[in-house]
Amino acid sequence: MDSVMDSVVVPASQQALGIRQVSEETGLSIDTLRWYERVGLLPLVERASDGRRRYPPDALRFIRLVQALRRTGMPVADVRQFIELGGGELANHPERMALLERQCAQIEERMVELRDDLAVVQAKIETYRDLIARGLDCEDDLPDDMVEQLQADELLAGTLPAVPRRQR
Amino acid sequence: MDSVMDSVVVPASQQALGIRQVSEETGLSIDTLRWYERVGLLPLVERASDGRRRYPPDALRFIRLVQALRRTGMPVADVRQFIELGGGELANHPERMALLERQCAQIEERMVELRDDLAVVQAKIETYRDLIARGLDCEDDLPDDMVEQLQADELLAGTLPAVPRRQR
DNA sequence: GGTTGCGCTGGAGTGCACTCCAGCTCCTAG
DNA sequence: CTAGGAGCTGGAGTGCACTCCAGCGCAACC
Repeated sequence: MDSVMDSVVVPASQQALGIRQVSEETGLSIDTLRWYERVGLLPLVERASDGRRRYPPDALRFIRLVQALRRTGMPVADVRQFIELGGGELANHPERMALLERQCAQIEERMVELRDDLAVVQAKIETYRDLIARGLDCEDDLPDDMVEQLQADELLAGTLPAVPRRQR
Repeated sequence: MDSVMDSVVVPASQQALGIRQVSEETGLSIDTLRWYERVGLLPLVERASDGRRRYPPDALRFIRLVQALRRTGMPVADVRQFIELGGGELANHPERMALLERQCAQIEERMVELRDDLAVVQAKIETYRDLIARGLDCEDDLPDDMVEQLQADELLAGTLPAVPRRQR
């Protein structure tokens, strides 16, 4: 009985979703979902009899791929191109694959860049840690030339305040 | 003699750079460098007597920090805020450090996201590899239901072409 | 001494990716 | 039967981060 209910009447959670659910599920705004569809990023959205969007579960998986491409820096226009390759059936698979492989390469570059940039920021944090340690230790008895030294440090660390220096 | 020339007359490569050199060095366009300065991202640019920009080597290091922040997703407005904290001297160091630490956390999140998205794209590539292997193997003797099977695969893999299916 | 090249300025323009809106339809609850 | 809520459409608007441009100044070279 249960099984009849579950599998025949309502195939449960596998049913098409409304736009609101998809929005919550994916983190894309409702407006963005509609816009993606308009510009051709989401070809497989169906409609209920009253005109409302129904997203089959497949669409959800598809959206996640689109999100992955977008988040990793592929412009909307390129994503659309990738999707348009769907019309030509089998023949286009190698082309689509090549496109994805190019994207993978870019993601990897991006990761390297990100690692480097992280290192830069962390290095900068270290210099602050130093400056604070040395600066706050003796906060009240800094001789003038120590202050100058700190400024020089900061300068060397690449963070000059917009203050004239070297004069006076 | 050589050493006198090098160290006294021209401290060599350590001298201030023109905007063109900085542009080439950093990859930022000349326009962008000027614009960054206008909006307050580059406080330490000096001018030659004829009004042209001279970038001390410190500026170069500073620009690299700015680039790291920008590339890792910090909005220009936030970078400016960070820089404006420079005016207040020592007292602001903890705040600046905190700002950078927040940014670090975000970078790490971004890296995780990137890794996940890469996995999604790679998974998709795998499905294409499969489809191609199976599809191209028997390109000419595909029975109709095999074609259907491939389309279903593609659907499952999340890449439905904008073609009516299931009907007929 | 003209002209060529590089740089300067303030302001306008561009491209991208959404985001918002007015006015409509449909459905449901009271 | 009406009021409210969710969704729909086409089109306009927004925010960000540059990018381009006209008109000018200076310096060097021919």
